Amino acid sequence: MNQFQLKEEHKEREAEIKARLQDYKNAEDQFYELCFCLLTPQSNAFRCDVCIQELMRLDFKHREPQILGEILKKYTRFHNTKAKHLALFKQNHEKIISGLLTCKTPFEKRAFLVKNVKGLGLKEASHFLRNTGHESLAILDRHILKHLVELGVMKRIPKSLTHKNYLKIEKQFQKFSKEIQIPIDEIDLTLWSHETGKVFK
DNA sequence: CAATGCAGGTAAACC
DNA sequence: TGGTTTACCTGCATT
Repeated sequence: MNQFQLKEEHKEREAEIKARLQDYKNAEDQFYELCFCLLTPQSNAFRCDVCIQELMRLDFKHREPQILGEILKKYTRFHNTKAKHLALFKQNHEKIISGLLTCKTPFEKRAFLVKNVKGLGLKEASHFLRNTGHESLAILDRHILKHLVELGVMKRIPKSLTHKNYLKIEKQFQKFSKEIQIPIDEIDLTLWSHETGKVFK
């Protein structure tokens, strides 16, 4: 994937991508969206979405978890630790969601989430914010990092993605985004549709 | 059929 | 103090 291809594919999918991002702005339920982001690490996003649908049917938001681990096991890796993360978030979610409202910038919101939601790191916190209508935060996962190297945004993928590294790469990504005049969230969805053939989450 | 690779990472332990 | 390694965990596609 080079810059030319990126522009072409973005152009091809632009309408669909913008529509999807608009959906995010009309933000469905933030509670379940954050649950989704707690599930996705090292797991298939489509399966996680199905898992969330099941949790919604069970009204997880208002009921005790009980067999939560068993449910997660059907769809994702690390179901035990993720069940703990979900249960903990469920306990505090009102405080978390209202706390978000007191943050002014997406950057502050992300820092707040990383600090207050166990199981949510920089990548998934950015993912959640993108999925609830915020622009300009980079969702740096293995695939995107690979593409950023191909696109010449950076030389190599760092050995370990530390907090410091993450923010540094994010700045380079934002600079690149400005140069080619495509918003980061649209680049992200373009690269993912390139990977999966679909415009999703 | 068995072996291998690989999933949209994060917290905590480890030097 | 801060970068690096390890535990968490398993289904599914590919070879």
